[in-house]
Order: sequence, then structure tokens, then C-alpha cells
Amino acid sequence: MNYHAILHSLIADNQVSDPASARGRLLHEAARLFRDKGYERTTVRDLAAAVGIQSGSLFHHFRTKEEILKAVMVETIRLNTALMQAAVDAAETDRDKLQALVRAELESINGQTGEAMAVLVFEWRSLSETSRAYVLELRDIYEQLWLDVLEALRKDGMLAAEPFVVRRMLTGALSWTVTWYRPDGGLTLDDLTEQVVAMMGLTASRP
Amino acid sequence: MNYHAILHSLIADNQVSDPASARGRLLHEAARLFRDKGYERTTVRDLAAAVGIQSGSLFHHFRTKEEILKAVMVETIRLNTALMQAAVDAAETDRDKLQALVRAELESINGQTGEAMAVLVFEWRSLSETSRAYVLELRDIYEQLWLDVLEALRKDGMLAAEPFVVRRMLTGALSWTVTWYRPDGGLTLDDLTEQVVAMMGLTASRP
DNA sequence: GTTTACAAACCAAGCGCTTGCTTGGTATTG
DNA sequence: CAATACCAAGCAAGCGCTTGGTTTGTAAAC
Repeated sequence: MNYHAILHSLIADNQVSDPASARGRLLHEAARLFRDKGYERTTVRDLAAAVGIQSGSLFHHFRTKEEILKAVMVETIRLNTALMQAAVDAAETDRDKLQALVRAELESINGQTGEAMAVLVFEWRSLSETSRAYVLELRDIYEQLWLDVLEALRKDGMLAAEPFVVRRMLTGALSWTVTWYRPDGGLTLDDLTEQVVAMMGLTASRP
Repeated sequence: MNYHAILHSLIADNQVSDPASARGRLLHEAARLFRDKGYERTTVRDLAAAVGIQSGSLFHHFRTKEEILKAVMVETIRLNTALMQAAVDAAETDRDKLQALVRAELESINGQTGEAMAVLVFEWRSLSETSRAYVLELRDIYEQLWLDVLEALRKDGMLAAEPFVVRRMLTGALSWTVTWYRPDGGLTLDDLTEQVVAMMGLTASRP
């Protein structure tokens, strides 16, 4: 299953919006604006202008501004959970599964869904209490994918630290790449993946 | 040099505000509010109320709200640069210097200056262009401390990845602890430091 | 194949409120 | 007696969101 197959399967299930639809385009622009200026600094007038409508018209699609933020986050987690699951399934060994997860998360942070992922990392404080609870629920599913692989590695003595600590350190390390990594800087995402795996003392995959 | 000695030396040099002064207390409360609610969601009325004055009176101490944010960040970097320098100076081997840096950064993120450090990580987008340039200048000095140690380790073959990549991954990983680490969770900062160093494949320091 | 019906998508205008900041004047302090 | 720190009041601008009405797309009815 490649990126597009997964995406369209989720669209068919009404789990994420079609990027071609009005709602999908709005969420895409919202993610970009929220990342660039922050949620609070982005006005409903900014959002409306980005898709070429009047600010009041936004509220036919979403009841509140916060609902837009929530939708960006929820759909992003759903998509990425599916992408990570596919990455894990495609790899053979636990070590390769971890490498695939790192590669996939770097991809989602710095590639297609990068804008929305940055929002997920930096704007969770702007969510209401109830929205936050829902997003955290979805995140737990996502995190379990990682923990399963890390615990298997730990069991085989290939990991020198606690899985849950490792995962949290990786979350921070990989999320942070959004602030400095630029694909045109002579460092590919494959290079970066390799460095991360090397840094963890897991030697390169032997064919 | 311990924490208090370093702090008071910086106060004497007018590099940071005395926490007992009106300005110092305001900056401390501002850091707390900015971390908890975000810069944009914190109003000047919130800030004023936190130190028990009227909102208008704030502007006798700072010309704009953004100047308060800048001051929080600048003073925090200054203090932490001095703390890191002391940590490096106190350690003997390069490996111990790295461990000392990790420990000190974890301390600054999760201890005394934690509120301000979180602001530094999450609120840099709210800085004006010029303030940001100045803060980045100060940060470069801070970062060089890390790079010097990491490059020495790399030279001795104790590091499997590029120093600048390692530092950026560490920045993310350690900053991120602010979102999940709680001192009462059965994991001390020393434990955490150990896990980080172990995760990097650097074996424990032998006495 | 035109008409009718109707909902969804949108606009123009603006309301009520909060925001950062200003102003003119009054305590407080050395 | 000057400088510093503060208060009480409020202004102009920008905010999220509402309202009442118009356009647009779609599909059945004739």
C-alpha cells in the first residue's frame, strides 16, 4: 500500500477529507497558516482569504475556529497512523520495523503532511479540554505501534534504554527536525534516518 | 560555581534581572503564563494581575508586550549559557562533559528555569523579526558549547553520527521532556540522563 | 427540455467584546 | 522636590461569530 492508496482508502471511509473538496482545501490552508503564524495569530479572515471566501462563510463548514484546528489534528493523526501501520507491516525484522517507523515519521513531518504535523506538535495548547482528550485517544493508538516494536527490540537486548523513554526522546528528536531540516541542504531523509538509527547504537541493516 | 553563584554574578553584570525586583518577578510570572496559556492567549491584563498591578502600569516597565517575551527569552539564554559553561568546565573527559551538558539541560528544562525554557522552545514564532535575530545570536553561543564537546567525541570515534545532527536531535529530545517528564513519576533527572547517554551508545562513566 | 423545488454554499454588513496600549493624574521614595 | 511607580479610565483596532438575504448546483416534475 503506497501513500495514495492509503489516503484514498481513508477518504472512502470518511476518516479524512478529500484534499480536492472545499473542506479538504480549507484544512490544508489552515494547517499551513497555523504552522506559519500559530493558531492564535491566524484570524478567521486569514483562513477565509486563503480559500477565497468571506470570513462569515467559514461557519457553514465549521461551527467554530477551534473546530478547524481539531479537524486538522484529527485527520492528520488518522492518516499517519495508517501510514505507520503500513510501514511496520512491510518490514521483516524488528530493527527494520523501527527504521521504517523512523523513516515514515520523518517523511510525515517533513513531507506531505508536514504542515499539519507541526500544528499537532506546537498547537495542542489551543485545543479545548474535550478536543484534547479526543486527540490524545487517537494518539495512544499511534504510539502503541512504536512501543510494540521498541519492546521487541528491548527483549532481544538490542536497546540499552527503556522503550517508553526511547519513544519519547524520539518523538522530540524527530518532531524537532521540522524546525531545522531542509531537503535542499545536502541531507536526504534517508541520510537522516540512518543517522538516527546509528545514534541509537543499532548498526546498519545487513542484507 | 553553583547555581546561585552564577545567577548573582549575572545579576551584578546586569545580564539578568534580580528575581526579587519588580521586573524580575514580572518576568517570572510572564514565563509561567506564557508556558501555560501561550503568549497570544496571555493578555496584558493577565500579566498585570499576576503581579498585582493595573494593566496600564506594565508599560512603565516595558514598551510593548512583545518586549516582555523577548526579555524572558534573552535572560533565560544568558543564564543557561553560563550554567552550561560551568557544567562543561567542571567535567574532566569529553564523555563526562557531554553527560554534564545533558544533565544541566534537563535541569534547566525541568527545574528552576523550566517555565522560561518552555517559552523559548514553543513561542519563538511570536517574536518580531528583529528580536528573533538577536535571540538566535545568543543561541549560537550556547550551541557552540555542545558542538565542541560532540566534535571531540566524534574525533575519538565515540560518536556514530554527525555532531550537528546529534545536537539537533538532542535539542528536540531534551526539550520535549517538558511535555511529559514529572519529577514525581519515579524517574529522576539522573535516571533520565543515564538513559539518554545509554541510548547514544556511550557506556556509563567508570570511576 | 424546460420548469420548479430546495438545500447547500456563499456574501455583505455589522454586533458585541477583547485586545494592546495611551493618557492625565496621584502616590511613593530617596 | 524630582524621579519613579503606579492607578483609573478609556480609545481605536481587531477579534470570533451572527444575521438576513442571494447565488449556485442538482434533480425530480411536468
